[in-house]
Amino acid sequence: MQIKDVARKLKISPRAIRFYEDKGLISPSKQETNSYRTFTEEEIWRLQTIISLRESGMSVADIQKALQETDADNKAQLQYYLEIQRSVVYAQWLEFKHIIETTDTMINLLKQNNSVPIDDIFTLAEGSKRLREIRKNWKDTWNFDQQALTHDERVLHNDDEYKGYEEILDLTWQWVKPRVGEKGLDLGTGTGNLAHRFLQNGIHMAGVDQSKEMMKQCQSKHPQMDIKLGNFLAIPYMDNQFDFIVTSFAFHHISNEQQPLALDEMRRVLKSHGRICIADIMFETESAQEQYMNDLLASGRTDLLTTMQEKHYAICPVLLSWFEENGYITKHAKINDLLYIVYAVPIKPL
DNA sequence: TTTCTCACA
DNA sequence: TGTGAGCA
Repeated sequence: MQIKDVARKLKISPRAIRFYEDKGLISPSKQETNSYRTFTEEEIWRLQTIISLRESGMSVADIQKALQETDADNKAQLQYYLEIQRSVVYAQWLEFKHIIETTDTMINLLKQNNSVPIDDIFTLAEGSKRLREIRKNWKDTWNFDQQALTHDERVLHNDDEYKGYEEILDLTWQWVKPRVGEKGLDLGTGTGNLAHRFLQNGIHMAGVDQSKEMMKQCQSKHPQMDIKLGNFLAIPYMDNQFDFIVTSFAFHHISNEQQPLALDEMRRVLKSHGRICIADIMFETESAQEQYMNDLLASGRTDLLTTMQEKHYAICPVLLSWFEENGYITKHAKINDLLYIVYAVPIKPL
């Protein structure tokens, strides 16, 4: 296939295809006589993946790294590509859903007032801001160096950061206490240690993680689990799917401003009675967090300090008030210096 | 038609 | 991170 046909098929410019070649993402063979590029089916498939990754906000440099990784591991390649594609489509779906909702409200406002107030136009702008947030976050998500880093950290279970790890996972199980037949979701499931508590009691569990290595390990440990590649801000499931969501040591991967967006996303995939349980390191106030960091510095624990500084720990009261403002009743406990568990159940309409 | 390079945002 | 113009 020649470049123009490929470009038409993929709906991009021939110029862009040459650009990707220049950046080393593809290397189509060239005819000896005229040095025209010819593209095989495989190369078109690869290009399609590149385009999807670009749309998700991943930089060209990161795409190159990603493709190198998958090239080395051919068997998992197809599945991984498809996982990425699905994540992208889910994000786009959310995007459309949101645009439709805002348009609807604007139509209703027009019917009532015959004019659209400035405030509502502002709300629309906020909506597109949310989309940018999602994209921006995805860029971080696909940073492979960072993935490797979290991988190592999580394997070291008994570090200071993971003090009380087993205890809080058990507690999460006890608090949520699902009935047989209920469906749960573990966000940032990692190797599935939290999900395991539920699976061994016969509860159907789904999991989401942003790392394919984690997914691979988790799937081999728990073959019955439904694991998808995805992100807190674009959970790759349809609406109203789950009876409960649990998450441990993962909520801190998204920034404090994005955390309410993540909670909105959780509510979207939950059934109306769906409950949420978050186990993670948190602080009582921002100054308490600063104090803790300062103490670490003073006691020479710079290693722990640097890993903790990369995270976005929630302020527990802020989290609790979000739940209360959004119609939940909450229960929480402090396990040790750092570790909190927060459980939220929606108040049922009478 | 396609390739390549240069300039531009 | 791409896009167009002009050339061969």
